[in-house]
Amino acid sequence: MTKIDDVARLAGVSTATVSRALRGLPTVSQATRERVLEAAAQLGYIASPSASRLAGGKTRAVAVVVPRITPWFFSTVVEAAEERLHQAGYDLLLFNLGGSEHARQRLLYTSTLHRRVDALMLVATPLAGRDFAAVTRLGLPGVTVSAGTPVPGWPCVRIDDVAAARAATEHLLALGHRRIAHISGDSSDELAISTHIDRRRGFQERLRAYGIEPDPALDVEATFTIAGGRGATAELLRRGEPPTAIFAASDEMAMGAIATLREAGLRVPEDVSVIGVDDHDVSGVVGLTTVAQPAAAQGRLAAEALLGPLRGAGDGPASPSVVLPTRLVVRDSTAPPRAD
Amino acid sequence: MTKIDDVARLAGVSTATVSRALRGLPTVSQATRERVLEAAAQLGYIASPSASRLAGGKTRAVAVVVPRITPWFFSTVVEAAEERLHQAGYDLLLFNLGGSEHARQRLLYTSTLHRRVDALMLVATPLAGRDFAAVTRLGLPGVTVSAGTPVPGWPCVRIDDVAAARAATEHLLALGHRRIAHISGDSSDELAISTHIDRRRGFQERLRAYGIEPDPALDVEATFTIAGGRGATAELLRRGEPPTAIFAASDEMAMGAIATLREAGLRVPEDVSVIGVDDHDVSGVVGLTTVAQPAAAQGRLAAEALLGPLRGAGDGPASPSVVLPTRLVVRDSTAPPRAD
DNA sequence: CTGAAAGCGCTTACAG
DNA sequence: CTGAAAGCGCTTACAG
Repeated sequence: MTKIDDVARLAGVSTATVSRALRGLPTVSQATRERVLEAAAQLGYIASPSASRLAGGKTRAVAVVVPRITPWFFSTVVEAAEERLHQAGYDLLLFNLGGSEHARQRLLYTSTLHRRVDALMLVATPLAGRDFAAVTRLGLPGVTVSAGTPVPGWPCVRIDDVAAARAATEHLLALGHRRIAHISGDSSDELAISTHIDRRRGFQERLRAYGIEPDPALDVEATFTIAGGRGATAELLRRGEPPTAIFAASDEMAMGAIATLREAGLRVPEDVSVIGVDDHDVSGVVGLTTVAQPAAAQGRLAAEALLGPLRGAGDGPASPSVVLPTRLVVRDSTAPPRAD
Repeated sequence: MTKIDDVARLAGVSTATVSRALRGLPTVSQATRERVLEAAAQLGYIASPSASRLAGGKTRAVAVVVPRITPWFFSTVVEAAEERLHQAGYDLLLFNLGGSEHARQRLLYTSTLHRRVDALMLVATPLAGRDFAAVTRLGLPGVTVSAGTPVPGWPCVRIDDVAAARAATEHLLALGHRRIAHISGDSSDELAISTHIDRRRGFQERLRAYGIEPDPALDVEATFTIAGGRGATAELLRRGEPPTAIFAASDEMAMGAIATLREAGLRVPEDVSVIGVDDHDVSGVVGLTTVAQPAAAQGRLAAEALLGPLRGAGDGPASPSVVLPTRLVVRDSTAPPRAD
C-alpha cells in the first residue's frame, strides 16, 4: 500500500504538504498542489481513514439509529439521509433497535457509539430519563427525527402529529362517524415516543370537540406494522360491537386492520372506514385514505441539520427544528357510516 | 478522555497488558486481568476505535451495498444482516446505489471503501467487466446476495430465480392462461443482474414447454418498484390487446400492475391475473398470489458467510454459496382466464 | 505471563 | 507557502 511518504518523496515535498494539498487546504501554492495531485494519482494513493481519524480527531461518519428498518417511514428516512450524507462525504453507520431493550441498552451504555462517529441521528428513538445523560456524554451534535424523545439542544425534524391526528379524525367525524376506534403505538410507559402520545391526543381532542368521550374499549396499542394492525383489529373485534371507523396511527397498521376486517367478513369502507397516516407507497394501490407525511424530506433535512454543526467543527449553533406539513389524501377506504 | 495509559497506571501494569486483558487475549493471568478490568471500569475507559484500527489493521466494520433501501427485499435483507453483524461486534456501513451510475462509480472507483471495512456485502449489485478488478483490488472477503453479478471466489446467497419464475409461470399456465406478459428488470446491457435474466429465462422456458413462443410485445422492463410496475403495465395496455395474465418479477411491480389495471377498468383476477415474486408484507393484504422467497434468511446467512473469513483473519476458505427454497403462495389475484 | 519500544499512517501546531 | 517534529492512542513482535 502506498502511503503519504511515498507521495511526498515522488512530489518532492513534505508529508505535511501532501496532506494539505490533498485535502484542499488553501495554504498550498497552485504549482505544488498540482505536483502533489499528480504524484498521488500516479501512485494511486488514498489516505488511510484510520490514520486520518486518529491524527485529525474526526471520523467523518454519522450514526443513524432507527427502531426498525423495513417499515416504510424508516426505510424512506434512511434512504434520503444516506444520499445527503454520502454526498457530503460522510459514512453512515446504521443501527437498528428492533424493539429490543437490549439493543437500546447496548447502543447507549456500551462502546458502540464511542468515538465512532461525529454526529447522531435518532429516528423515533425512545429515551428514558437517565438515557439523556448517556447521549449527552457522547458530546456529539445530533438531530432527532419524528420525535422519539426530544433531546435538549438538538434540533428535531418532524410533522405536527397532533394536527395530523386531528385531520384524520376530523375526516371521519365529518363523514358522520361517531363510534371511532384508534390503533396506536404504546404510549403508556416511560419509553413512549411523542409520536404515539401526540397522535392519540389529536384523536381524542377532535372527539371531544364533537362531544364524544373517548372510549378505552376503542383504543388499542400495537407495533407500527401490518402485523400490529392485524392484532389490534382482532382485539377490537373481540371486545364487542365493531366501530364504524378506525383511525390507525400508520398506514401499515391501517392495512393490517383492513386485512383483518375483511377476513372477519366486514367490508371496507361499507361496514368500517379505515384511515392511516403516512401515504405509504402501496396505499395508493390499496386505496387507503391517509394523512400523508413527507418521509424523504425529513431524512434529507435531518442530514442537512447535522451537516451545519459538522462543518462548523462541532461548535456552531444547532440547526433550527423544522415541522413539515401533512396533507389529507382521500381514497376508497373511508365513507359515511351505514344508515342502519 | 481517559486513555490506555491511565488504565495502565491505575492497574500498575503496562499498556500492552491492558490492551491484552481488555481484548480477552489468553496470555494474561487471571489476577492481572481482574485488576485491569476493574481499573478500566473505574475510569470508564473505552479504547479509541481509530487508534485500534490503525495499530491493529482491522476496522471491525462491514460495508453493505444495496441498489435501493426502501423496497421490501432490500430493507429486509439489511435488517437481518444488521442484527447478525452488530451481534458479532461489527459496524455496518450502508451504501445505496439508488440506480445511479454515478453512485456506483463513486463506490468502486474512489476512496469510498478503501480501508474502511474488513468485508463487503453486495446485494443485487451489478458489476461490469472492469468492475471486478476494482472489487478484487480491495482485497476483502465478500458475499453477494441475490446475485447481482457473481464475484469469483465469493459465496453467493440467493434463491433459484429460474425455478421461481418457472413456478410462477407454471401456475398461470396450469390455470389455462396462454397470453401471459412479463414485467421484469432490465436485462439488456452489461450491467444487467442475473436475477432479471434468470427470471425471464424461467418464464420463457415454461412458455416454450407449453409450445408458446415468447412475444416481445408482452415483455416489458421496469424498475423493481410499484411505480415501475405501474409504468410497465400502462405500456403493456398501450401496446394493444391486454394479456390475460401478468408475471411480475417482484411483488411491488405486481402491485403497481394491479393498480394500473384497475384504473384502466380491468378487474383482477377476473380480466387479468397477476402473480409476483417475494411475498412482501402487504401481499397478504392485497391478496396477491406470489412466489415467496426468504429475504431475512438471505440477509442473515450472508452476514454469517462473512463472519467466517472475518474471524479467520481473512485467510480462511470462503464460505459455501447457498440457494434458498421458494414457495408458491396462491391468493386472490390469479384465476382461470375468462371463457370468452 | 509481562514490559519496553517500535510502529500503524496520518495531521497539526510551530517556526520560518 | 512549506517543513521538521511531535503527537494522535492504540497493538504487536521481541525479549525475558
